[in-house]
Amino acid sequence: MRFQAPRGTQDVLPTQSHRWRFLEDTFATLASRYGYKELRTPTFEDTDVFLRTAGETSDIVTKEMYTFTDKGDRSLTLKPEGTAPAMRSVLEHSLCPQGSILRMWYAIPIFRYGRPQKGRYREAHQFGLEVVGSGAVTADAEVIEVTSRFFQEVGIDDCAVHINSLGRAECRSRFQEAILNHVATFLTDQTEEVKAKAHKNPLGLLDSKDPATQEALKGLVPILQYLEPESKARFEQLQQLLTDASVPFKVDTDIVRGLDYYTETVFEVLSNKLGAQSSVCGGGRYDNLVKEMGGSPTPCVGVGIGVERTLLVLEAAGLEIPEDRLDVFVVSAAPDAEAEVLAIARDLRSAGLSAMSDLDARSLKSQLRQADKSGARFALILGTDELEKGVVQVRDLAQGTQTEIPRSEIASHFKDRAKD
RNA sequence: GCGGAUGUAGCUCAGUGGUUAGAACGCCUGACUGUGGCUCAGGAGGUCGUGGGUUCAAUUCCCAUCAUCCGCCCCA
Repeated sequence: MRFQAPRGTQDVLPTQSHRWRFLEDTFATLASRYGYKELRTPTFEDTDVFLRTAGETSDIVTKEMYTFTDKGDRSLTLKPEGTAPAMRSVLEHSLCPQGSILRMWYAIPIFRYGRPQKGRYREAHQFGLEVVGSGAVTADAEVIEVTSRFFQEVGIDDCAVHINSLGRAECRSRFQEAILNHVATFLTDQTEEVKAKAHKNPLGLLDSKDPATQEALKGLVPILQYLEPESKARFEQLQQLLTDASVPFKVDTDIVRGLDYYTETVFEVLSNKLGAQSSVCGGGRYDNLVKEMGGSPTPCVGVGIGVERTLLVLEAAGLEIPEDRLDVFVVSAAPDAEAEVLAIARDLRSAGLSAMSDLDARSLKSQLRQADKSGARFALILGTDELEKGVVQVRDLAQGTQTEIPRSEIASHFKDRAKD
């Protein structure tokens, strides 16, 4: 019986982990340049945290949660998304007193039980941003700007943010009614399941991939026409702000988002490189969530960025993420040089360089092969002659050139070389 | 959760109802008695996803199961 990673999960192998680090570092640095601080929350939460917030209609609550009962008979759930736990923490610790504004970022695993395929996993990872306490459009614009810059910095520069507005509750319910009226005749010949779903979440019809559904929706007046004057003004302002910030965007009235808590601004970044999964990130404004969780009404905006999906897009674009190279591989050319080799490697590390040496007392040739494969810039060779003379051979592995330097000058020699 | 495809060495893939299952790449060793990358030679590595069944005989046929991929659904 051979073990394998559970279905829908994956190992990040040593050859791949630098790609993850690159994304994590880029995101963390960027977020902190905008003044966001990191929030770390537990991997699991009381199940109620999600039942109350994601909306009873959403599939993630009804059938995709990893829920279990612990030995104390508590119902717990591996978090399927990051916003609700973040808000739970904000409320629990009063992180955002009335009138203040809180900016946070996080990098978390999320868990959803669904059938895995490319870009969809049972354990996935998400970078998130949340701005708590501001109802200003500038907050919406800021979150979108950071998101867009993240993709740019990571090397994906051809992505436009698709934005839409869902308005406030009143206009949304009028729009939902309009959708149902529009597709009423179409729905009559549909299965009970389709009908039920349509009534439960009419907005969901908009991003349906079913051609017949899309056909039935033809001629529907887009939601933007239903917006109240303030919502409309806000959406226009948002576009102006994004334009001012040189953030490429596209108004896309099919963006509806899957979670129930969104209001006003919603957005996604889409990619055609992900097969059936088109969205790399999704976010928007959720002004009612905190109140629904029992806090005082607090306007918020946030975004979740799919790490695996971002990686897939990078890969599809053929973007290579450079890996840290080893500086020096220290080679022993004589059995009695081994202790010295270890000492030299240690000195190099103390001087801030990366250094490795052979572990198995293999041949000189083998050690140089290892040096070559390690990607090291230099091999440092120490044999009988060198021991006697108190020197080492410094071999530039890319150029094949070799020079001799005194032992005492090793650290300073490489300090200078390492700079270029 | 539904439909379809796939599963043979570390990787990418050939192949066959029947004595020891192959290739390229990768890996190790050597040619090169103190020197990597190229070349050449040799070597290691596979219970042919797992479990059943059919058969004198199965990696090959059948069933189940697990996993991956594609579409639906859902979304990151």
